Amino acid sequence: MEYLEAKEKFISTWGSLGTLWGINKAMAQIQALLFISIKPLSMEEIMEELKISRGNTSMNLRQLIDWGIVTKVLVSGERKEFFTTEKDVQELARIVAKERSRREIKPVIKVLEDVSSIKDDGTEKTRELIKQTKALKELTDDLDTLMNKLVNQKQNWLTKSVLKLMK
Amino acid sequence: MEYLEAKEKFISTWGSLGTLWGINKAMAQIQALLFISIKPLSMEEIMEELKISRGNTSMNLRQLIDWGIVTKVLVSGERKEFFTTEKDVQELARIVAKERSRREIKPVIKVLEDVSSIKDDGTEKTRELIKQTKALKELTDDLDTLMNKLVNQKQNWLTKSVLKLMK
DNA sequence: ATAAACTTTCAATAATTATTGAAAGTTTAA
DNA sequence: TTAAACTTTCAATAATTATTGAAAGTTTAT
Repeated sequence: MEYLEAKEKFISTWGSLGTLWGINKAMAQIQALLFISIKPLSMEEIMEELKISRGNTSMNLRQLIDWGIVTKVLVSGERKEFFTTEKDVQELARIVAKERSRREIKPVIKVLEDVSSIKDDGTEKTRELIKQTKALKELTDDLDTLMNKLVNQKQNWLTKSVLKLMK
Repeated sequence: MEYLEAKEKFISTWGSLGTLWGINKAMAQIQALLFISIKPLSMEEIMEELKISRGNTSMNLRQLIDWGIVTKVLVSGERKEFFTTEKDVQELARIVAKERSRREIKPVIKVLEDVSSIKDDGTEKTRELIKQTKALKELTDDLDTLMNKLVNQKQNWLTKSVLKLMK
């Protein structure tokens, strides 16, 4: 496999995997492109490489910046804006975990809390609803806590401590 | 909040959260409905409760069965089929983790492996592609391993061992 | 102050994904 | 073996989500 093929394969795979980490295809592809680029890219260059429109590029870059995954950089002598992504995979994982927790998981935990704390009227169906949503709440909460703790350990958290502990 | 409101809130929240654990809305809602039901439900009952068509119900039930989340049960004296879901949240998490790993994560790891093992032609861009995709491969692999190990511990894995270790 | 260089916005459109419903298929009871 | 009871399939349609492109907005250099 040559460079160009490998690059395209990587960008498209990462793009279609976007859903898995909760962002859309174009967003994931832009991030992927920046992730393997050796220098910051302009909007023009991104549009060209990925064959997407200016509007699309602009909107998705903004979202990536919102997430804290991409940053604008000033290239001296250039008027237009250039963009880079966080290059460290662990830092990237940390950002993604934090954002998903905040945007998606926390709100769900809130709903599960509300639902599981309705008044127990003694009927079997009410009891089942309370019991099951409470169990789900606890699981979601635990997984969220775990994920955030994991991902907040600096330096080799994964390989160093956790995997060994679980042998 | 009354039972009915709580039930509806739970089903719709869990439904829209489907994406987070990688399944579609109808699938997630059917699972949610079964999850809080005190007895197995027929297709008829599911259609009625969720206001979805027969075809939709049938297809999504099948997928849930494929995932191993829902099972058919025979109710004596009844001709039609009834369905229940796994009621234990930890077992549920185990199934979901295993399936997502198999369906989505493993294939991506494979691509990352392929891409990161292209020939190093000495150019900077090739080196960057190799370096970055290798890092991503290792991270994804570690997270996948961790997730599967976590989720395969029987009995209180989360609260008991892991959270304490990470204090 | 002007205009060129650049970015953002957003209504229109396209692409994708989910849903329906009715016909075809299957199973069971008599 | 027939027909009623039930389930599955799948082409058509609807709903949702992503993308475009051009007009409006902003910034910078002169």
